[in-house]
Amino acid sequence: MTDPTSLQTALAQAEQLCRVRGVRLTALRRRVLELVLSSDTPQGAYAILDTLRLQDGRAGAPPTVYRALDFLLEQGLIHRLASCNVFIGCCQPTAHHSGQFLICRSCGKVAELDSQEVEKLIRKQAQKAGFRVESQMVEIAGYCQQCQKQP
Amino acid sequence: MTDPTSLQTALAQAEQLCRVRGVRLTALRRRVLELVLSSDTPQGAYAILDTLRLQDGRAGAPPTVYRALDFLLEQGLIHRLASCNVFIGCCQPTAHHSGQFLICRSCGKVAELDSQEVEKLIRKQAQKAGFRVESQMVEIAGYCQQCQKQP
DNA sequence: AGTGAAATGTTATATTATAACAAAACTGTA
DNA sequence: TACAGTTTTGTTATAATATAACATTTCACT
Repeated sequence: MTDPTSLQTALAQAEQLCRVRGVRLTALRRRVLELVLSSDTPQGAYAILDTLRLQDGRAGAPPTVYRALDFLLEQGLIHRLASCNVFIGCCQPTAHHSGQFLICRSCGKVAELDSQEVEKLIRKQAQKAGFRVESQMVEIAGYCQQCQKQP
Repeated sequence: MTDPTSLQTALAQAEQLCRVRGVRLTALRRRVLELVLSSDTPQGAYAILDTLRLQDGRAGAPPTVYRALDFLLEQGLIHRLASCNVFIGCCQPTAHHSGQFLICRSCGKVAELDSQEVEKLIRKQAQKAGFRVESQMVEIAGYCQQCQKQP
């Protein structure tokens, strides 16, 4: 999400969501969300921390950013990619959904797949094995359309 | 994999596989594989390291175990669960396959799902989005059959 | 036995994440 | 407004996971 308009829209939507839920999107949390959303590629916690220190001049330590990230994860405003320890904005924050990610090995950009079909099939197959699914994590590595065209 | 017979079978199969491939399943690598396979629940690298030191009296440092784990991963003899930073033996080491795991939040045991259907559907949906899939990671958290019965 | 390559040992350090407690800011109420 | 309780943030320290770099040993092959 690079363009300023959709960034502002997403932030406004997040504020609305938090208001409705009765939770507080504080300045810090809002700023961390903004940093995650505005980056072209997913960011690690320490990269976010560095930005907070450099761009905002805020004296911060790891808990500062991890706590904000935890809040945003709980509210479904961001996702965490376990395979690379990075955080990415959620494309559909209103509907808590299971994460399905397409991670490009060349440019590092990540897209959400968000296929109901995949989610349902996984649930079905897991149930066949007697397993009760609570959460799904699908991380797909490969090459995005752009990068396939280039050498 | 708790029973000794299938452990021995799996180790023999691993040796056979490495022989065929012209790679060396050294004593250390074999021992690390044995530790991963014989555990009821997946093990972290440092837990494996501790066992090597305590049970084998081997003076080891992190690289000792990480290098062995890297080798075993490359050969498809074990998997890594990114969501919990642990390693687990592979149930089908002959066929390099994408990992699909059912992780029980109660007992910590992990089963492989290994559904071709799921893999194909993911591939299909990703292709629809113009994405070329190189590897898939599916980690499903929930409750296994045993733990659903108990309070 | 000798040589080059692969594996392991060893020390140090990078990266990611959390514990614990103090200080500040916010919320609701008298 | 002032107070009390709660939530959030600041701060220090440390835990947990992973790798870099180079020395030493072991192995495979001649």
